[in-house]
Amino acid sequence: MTIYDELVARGLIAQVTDEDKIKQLINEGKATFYIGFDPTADSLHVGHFMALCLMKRLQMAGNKPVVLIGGGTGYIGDPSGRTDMRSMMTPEIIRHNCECFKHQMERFIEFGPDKAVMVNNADWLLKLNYIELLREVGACFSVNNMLRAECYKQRMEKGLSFLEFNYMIMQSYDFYYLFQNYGCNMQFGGDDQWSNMLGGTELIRRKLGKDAYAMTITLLLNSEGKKMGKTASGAVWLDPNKTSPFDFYQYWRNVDDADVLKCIRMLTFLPIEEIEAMKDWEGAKLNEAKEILAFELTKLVHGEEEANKAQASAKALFSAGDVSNMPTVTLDASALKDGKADILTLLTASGLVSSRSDARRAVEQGGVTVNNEKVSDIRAEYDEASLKEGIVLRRGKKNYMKVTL
RNA sequence: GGGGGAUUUCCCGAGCGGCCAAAGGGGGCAGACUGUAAAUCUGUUGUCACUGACUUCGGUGGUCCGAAUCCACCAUCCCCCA
Repeated sequence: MTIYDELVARGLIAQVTDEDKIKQLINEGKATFYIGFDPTADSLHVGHFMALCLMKRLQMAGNKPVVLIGGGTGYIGDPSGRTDMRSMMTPEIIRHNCECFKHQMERFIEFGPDKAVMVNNADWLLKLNYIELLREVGACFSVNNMLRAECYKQRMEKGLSFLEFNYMIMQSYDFYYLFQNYGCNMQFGGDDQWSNMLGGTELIRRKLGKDAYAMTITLLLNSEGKKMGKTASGAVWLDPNKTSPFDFYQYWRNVDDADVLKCIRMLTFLPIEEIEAMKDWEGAKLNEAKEILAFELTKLVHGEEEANKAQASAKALFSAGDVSNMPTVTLDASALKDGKADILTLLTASGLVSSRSDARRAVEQGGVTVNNEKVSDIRAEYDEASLKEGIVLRRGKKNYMKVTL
């Protein structure tokens, strides 16, 4: 199976500019391609992870990846698919985020001569001269066409600043620059980047009379059409300090039935045949697929050791009720009153609830368990001795935290 | 530059000068049912010293016994005209 066919089989390809040409290029390992990452946070998330996987797949097929960090475009903010303006980031934050990205990416992609290259568009974008740029590049863009572009559609309702309107031009310029300086002939990106990417191929054609190609990756949506990798409290991060390996594992362990196969196909490196064999799994069997998904992903992101640990904790917790290997918080002695701490204090300290009111509600509704026994009295207290041993708090079915002194 | 409209709790969205911690929906959380799934039903969803108190309705001042509701100024956004 060729790499292109594999990408199709995994459902990763959303749109392409010239299918035959792209097929040929990447199958033969002749593509030098880039994917841009804007430093909008201090950690990569699942969306980025998909792109990195794609890079890896293509790299394994002999193509050359260029990772572009948007240290320059970060100053503008991509309006694509957004209904509101991004908050402006300070140069310090942008630089800091770039560093974090770089650090995390090195785990997935091999950099070096003849391997992958990492570039930062701040290096060329920040020194552009406005008038010069307008004459050189601006003349190649039709505002009429830009306004029709999908990526601005949502913003036509709510308002779009000139700053953000220029994002497409900057991204196009990136492609143009990389085409000339790195021989980069292809761009990949999320499906929401399509118009921006076309801007680039168009610019290259107009300025240089040459062809460049673009391909987008299917956005990972759940069965309800929402972006995956988001929880109520925010994104699922790849940084273990922001999303622990255990939580990361649990996120995938808990995906809907309808989404498991899609996730395995798109996110893991398991052979296609193996995945196809899971197609008929149902009921409890399908539940196993979730375990596989969670394990494989945790392994990719956090390493095999962490994946094993996360899986062991999860199994112990949910199947055996074993609590030896679970997230723990240490209580400060000052939280005790007369050598005792009440349940509301413990819950709040554990982070399982957002406030004492929240804790009170949780207890009153019978959602709280201490050492596997339901607590219904909001005045329940625990003394120093039992705290020293460590007590296990549970909120709802899946949220555990051990509290010790 | 001129004219009109908007800004409400996580989101959308109702809101009469007192009966507003603020309708309704979505989402979240919890309970029942389950497969650590979905669907469904129920409860809950500002904070705290919780049958009471306190702080919220873009910002700042003001009117009033009393303001999310009225006035003034500021900010942001939308629409129409130039």
